[in-house]
Amino acid sequence: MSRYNPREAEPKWQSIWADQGVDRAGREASDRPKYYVLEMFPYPSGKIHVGHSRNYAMGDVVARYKRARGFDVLHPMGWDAFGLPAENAARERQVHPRDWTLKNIEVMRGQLKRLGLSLDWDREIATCEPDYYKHQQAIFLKLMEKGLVERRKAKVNWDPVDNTVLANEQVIDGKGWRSGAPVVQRELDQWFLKITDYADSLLDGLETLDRWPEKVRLMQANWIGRSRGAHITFPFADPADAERFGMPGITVFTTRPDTIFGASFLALAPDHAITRELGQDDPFVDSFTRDCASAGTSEEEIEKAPKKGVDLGVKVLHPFDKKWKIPVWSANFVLSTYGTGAIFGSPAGDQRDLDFARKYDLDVTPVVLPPNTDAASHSIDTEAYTGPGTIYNSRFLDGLATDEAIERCITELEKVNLGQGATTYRLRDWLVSRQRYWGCPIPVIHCGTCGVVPVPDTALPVELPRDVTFDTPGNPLDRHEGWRNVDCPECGAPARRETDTLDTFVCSSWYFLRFASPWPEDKPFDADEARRWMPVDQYVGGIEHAILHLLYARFFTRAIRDCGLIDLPDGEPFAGLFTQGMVTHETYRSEDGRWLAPTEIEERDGKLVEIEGGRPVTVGAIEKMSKSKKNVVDLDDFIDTYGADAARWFVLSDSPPERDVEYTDGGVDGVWRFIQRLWSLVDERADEIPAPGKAAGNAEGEPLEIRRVAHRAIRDVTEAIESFRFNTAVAKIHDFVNALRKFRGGDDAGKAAEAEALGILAQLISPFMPHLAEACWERLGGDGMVVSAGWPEADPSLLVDNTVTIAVQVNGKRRGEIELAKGTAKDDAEAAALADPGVARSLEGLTVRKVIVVPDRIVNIVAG
RNA sequence: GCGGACGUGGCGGAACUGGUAUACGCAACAGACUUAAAAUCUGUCGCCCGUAAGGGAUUGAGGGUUCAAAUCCCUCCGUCCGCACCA
Repeated sequence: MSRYNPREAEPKWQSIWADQGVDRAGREASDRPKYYVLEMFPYPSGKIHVGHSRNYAMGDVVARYKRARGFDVLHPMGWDAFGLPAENAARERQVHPRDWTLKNIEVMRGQLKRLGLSLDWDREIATCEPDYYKHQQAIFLKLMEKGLVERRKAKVNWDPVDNTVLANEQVIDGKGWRSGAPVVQRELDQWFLKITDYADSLLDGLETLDRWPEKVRLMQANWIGRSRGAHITFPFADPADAERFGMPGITVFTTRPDTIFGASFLALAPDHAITRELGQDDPFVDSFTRDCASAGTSEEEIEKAPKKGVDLGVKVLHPFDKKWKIPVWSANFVLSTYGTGAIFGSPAGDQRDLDFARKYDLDVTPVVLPPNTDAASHSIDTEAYTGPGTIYNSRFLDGLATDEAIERCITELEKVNLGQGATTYRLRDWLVSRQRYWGCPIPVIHCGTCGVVPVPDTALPVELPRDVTFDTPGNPLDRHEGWRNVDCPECGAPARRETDTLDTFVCSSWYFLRFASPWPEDKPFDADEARRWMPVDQYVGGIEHAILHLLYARFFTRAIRDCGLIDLPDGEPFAGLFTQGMVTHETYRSEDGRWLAPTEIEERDGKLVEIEGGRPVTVGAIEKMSKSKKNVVDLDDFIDTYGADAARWFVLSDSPPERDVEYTDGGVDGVWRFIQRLWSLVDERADEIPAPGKAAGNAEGEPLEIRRVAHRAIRDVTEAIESFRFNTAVAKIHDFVNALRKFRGGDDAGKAAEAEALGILAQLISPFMPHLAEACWERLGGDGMVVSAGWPEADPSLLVDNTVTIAVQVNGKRRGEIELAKGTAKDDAEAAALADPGVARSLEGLTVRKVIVVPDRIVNIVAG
């Protein structure tokens, strides 16, 4: 008996697969159906650890399984290669970002290859290469032509540590997502992509994504945040105000126009144009505005911040009553970035308005009567009623239900030309400017006479200059005179290049299209090829991308479609999405609080100590494997010891794929034992039995039980893979191996059944442990390689049992077990159940009232 | 505050459409082999009572629907995730 040695076997099979090109996707359409499986491509940050491998292992199971089932599978890999860490590395270690990135790519590519992933490496792309980003620049210019790009002054989130602008999505709790530094507000000229033009499409499209997790769809829907309501204009009471502010009145957004007769004040955002204008003359208003601007933006501070405001002294008129004057305030809880930056306060129906009204002693008139209350007894004290009801105290709206009143109010507003139905969104346009070197240059030129001029197609790509320095903060492109100074492509006068680069999320918003056709040099992709492969059938990645990346990619795909680059009617890039859990590991700290890697500690006399120095180690929380906590297990180290199959099998075992799985040494030992047990099972019997496929089990007579076991395993493992439950697939394979280990085929029929079962085993493990599967297949004498042996079909006749064991309950408690022929009639089952001695005993002294028989399932006797 | 998910042995978890709860793995324990250890193999293994046969309670807590509930409904408790004054 030999041991299985992955160190020899794995490289051998990897080179055979590579030589035969088994992982390559078809270059042309064939009669095989297509299947596009994609894992979110990695940022080349250094090395891959066991935690990263889970994502790829899952994608590879799907890829190998689908290929075995006869699909033409596209399973590509590339590098999300632009980004800040490369610049940080440049600053810290005096290496060029490009050199640092390319070196990481090389290391990580080697690691992915060692994992035995069935990737089509012919299609590898790196987003930092000009042959990728030049197409991105061309797409950007197309979006510009299409009116989807805007340059405008905007108050932006400025990260003072990273010295760059952040998108709203990248500000978490008022801090930069990467640096963790408090974000400050600055006003700058910025580039935006008009994702808001697609708000409805992106929201409505979610409903068609039935193979996406409900959670992700919900998060995106909330992020887009569509609200239907109305815009209402309150005319200025004093015509001089209309003149002064250059508008007839103040327009607000509301979702509750039905409460219009409860209006007791208007409130403007502290940075609303009118507030700011008034602040210029009124020091009191001005100081209020400043106070609000400097208030904290963290979750806690917002929650605790009391409502406060200032009376602006301006009055407006109620849209339905020219004699009704309403005071205009500015209030700290009104956001300038949502709706029109102004609201009308209807305190009885909104808690914030009520808090505000009580504080400043403004009118509170209830206008919505909750169901089953009467007007005389209903009053509002400190709690607003925000639910639906019957409108009262509201003139022509009296007696209407909330929904009817909303409609009616809008109709009336339209008649007097002071409002109309409106929809607003929480979603903001996508700010894509980054004041960074290591990104895709925005391909425009600023000319004193011609303004913003797109770089002509023929001059693409706008390549990043190599000779830059990182010794001073800020954007090196800004300081690079030779690169920055150019002639205007239109008038030829001296002009300057745009020095902002694109947010790296742009790079990852279309890479899946390039994968489908990475060869054209003159266009981003071949439209027919992209159409053939798209959409991605199965996308696999982390939940942390639920909003940013997935929303941007959905938008970008629609925008590309609308530029006529691809015929993809619904614009959805990812038909199926799976968000996998992370690999976690214990964390360790030294006496003085340093994080320690698992390789830096060992157990001595039952206590964990530092290997160097022997000082005690404290065990901390179990957390997601990450470099910063040092709780990572290097993939190369792991493969050196246990092999790639062990890594793949481990990360797929035990926990459901969407949940986290904890890395433990015990679990890894178990995997190693299982691999050796499985191999010795095959190795011990291979010489005694026929080759798989050479004997189809025992065709005559009653099939052996082991055949039933094998075919049930086919059914169960297939179902588990199809439904992304890899942990139960692993458990079913364990069951199958345990059964096989107890079985020895004595006669020819038995040996034939054993050969069949072992062949099936090799096929079933092949998506999970492809190297071991090949080794087993070869040892068994199978034809060719298991990778081309297809997927086994379960024989339906072997899936049905002739007898079933069913439970007998008395009053819902299990009292016995009976064995019956499958399909036994209800009467016979009842008789058999009553005849069971255990059942009879528990029925003593009772009268049988009713017997429920669920055929082949259960018998329940009701007695009393 | 709003929205969502989840809660099953010492641990990770399994359980089809309501139909024998605890599959599979880890850990633990006992034994075999061995000078010994490791490795390997065999067996035991959720809880309570019992030597055993057997019995009892049990899927966060409480209630309900049902012949039958981990699964459906209600209330509560707890954990996790997303959003954040969104008018």
